[in-house]
Amino acid sequence: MAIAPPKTRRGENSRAAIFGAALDLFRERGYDATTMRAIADWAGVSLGSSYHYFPSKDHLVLELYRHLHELHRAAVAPVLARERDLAARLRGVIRAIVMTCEPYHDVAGALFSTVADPRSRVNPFHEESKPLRDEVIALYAEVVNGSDVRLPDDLAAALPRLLWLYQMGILYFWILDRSPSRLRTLELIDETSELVVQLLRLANLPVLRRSRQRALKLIASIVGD
Amino acid sequence: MAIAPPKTRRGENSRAAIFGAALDLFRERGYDATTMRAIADWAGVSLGSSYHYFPSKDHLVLELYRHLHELHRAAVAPVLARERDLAARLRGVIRAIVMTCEPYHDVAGALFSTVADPRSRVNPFHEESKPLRDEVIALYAEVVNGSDVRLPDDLAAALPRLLWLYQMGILYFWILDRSPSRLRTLELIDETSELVVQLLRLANLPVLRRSRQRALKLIASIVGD
DNA sequence: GCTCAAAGTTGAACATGTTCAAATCCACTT
DNA sequence: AAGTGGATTTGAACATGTTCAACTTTGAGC
Repeated sequence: MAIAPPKTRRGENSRAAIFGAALDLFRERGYDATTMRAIADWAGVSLGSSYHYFPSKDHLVLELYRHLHELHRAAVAPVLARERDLAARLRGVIRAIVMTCEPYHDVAGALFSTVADPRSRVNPFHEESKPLRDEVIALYAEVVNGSDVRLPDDLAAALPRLLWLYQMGILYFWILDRSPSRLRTLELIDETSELVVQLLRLANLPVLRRSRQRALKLIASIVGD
Repeated sequence: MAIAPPKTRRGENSRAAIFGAALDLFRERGYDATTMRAIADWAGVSLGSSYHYFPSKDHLVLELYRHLHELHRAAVAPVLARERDLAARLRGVIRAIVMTCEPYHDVAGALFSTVADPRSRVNPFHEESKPLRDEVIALYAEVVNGSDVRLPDDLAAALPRLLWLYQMGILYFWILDRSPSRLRTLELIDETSELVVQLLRLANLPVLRRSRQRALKLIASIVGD
């Protein structure tokens, strides 16, 4: 089910037009109300052409995720360059993902259910989404590595993946958040990013070495590659 | 979108036939391969009749969810009557939910994505799904209350809901589990049910009183009623 | 037994994701 | 200029969840 990449200039244009149309319509109407026919019309191509570049509607969603990840990475660069305190880095990165996704909040519900669907090719634990998943995890590795905290090796190795899970949790809360200006989500980010760092300090205590190892082993067996 | 309950004997028969057919076909073919037309045929009614009793295919899944909860409660009664050790009670209840759902492993994917959908009335955090959710949480209250552990009041109050979340986590793992006979899930249950009880012991320590209160407050603000 | 309103039943029609074989385009070769 | 083969485009056809207006059955009240 690999997506055939365009091999000509013309093909690239078509692909870009289709994805651009999907972006516009997803943002304006939401996921369900955006039909593949509408996307094709808006892009100025035929229905069949859309399927030539995106084997399914889900694949358009996957592409949207890639797109949002690019935006996120760009938005986050200044913070990561300037800030050394882990809590601040983490807070900045999580805030940024929420703000980046904000234009798609109304859509995000539908997207999330697609993404959470174990049968979906877009499911974060699915093989096909591994490349993107690895990129996001790499971003969190950078969050940790560029900070001034020192961590035991085993914890440092597992942490990026745990932070990726943390991001998913926050995003789910954000999707459900109906508070004005999504303030509750921002508060939650403040509280939990602080909490995460405190937990790390705890896990650093030599007394808890055994417990930590056991917990990390368990986590690895759950979300390990 | 309340489901119209049957008002005659004939209606009850039809509804039961439709749900029974759905059970059979879901089990035999899985969710996607079971069409509404096939369900109607197997039940000996017309397509339109199915929609008279179940407004959507998702509602059949929701009914399955209720059905499985009944089976689960029945399966769990002996363990709860006999066993007093919390870890054992918890392990028994979680094992039971997995075993009860096993024949519908494929359908569970659909169920989960429906349930996780923030827009869905079936979403666990949605108001309309409160009755069933409360029943499940009540079951976990029984797991705790019938055990021989003593807990601080604030923790005892929050625990059933946390265990409900724990169950959801295990079920999500189980859905994704492709290991032979789903052995990995059973192992995970053994490890984590033990772990949960150890964490409780930890939370019981007077030293951690403040941290516990803060964590519980945070959790309440996230999954509170 | 007749009436009638409510309950139940039906299947055609619709919307939309997806497939596919045929048509068209185009850069390159000869 | 003609030919060629792969890339691209097309729209009709299909599968399936869902809707709906018309039809049938049922049973209570007379």
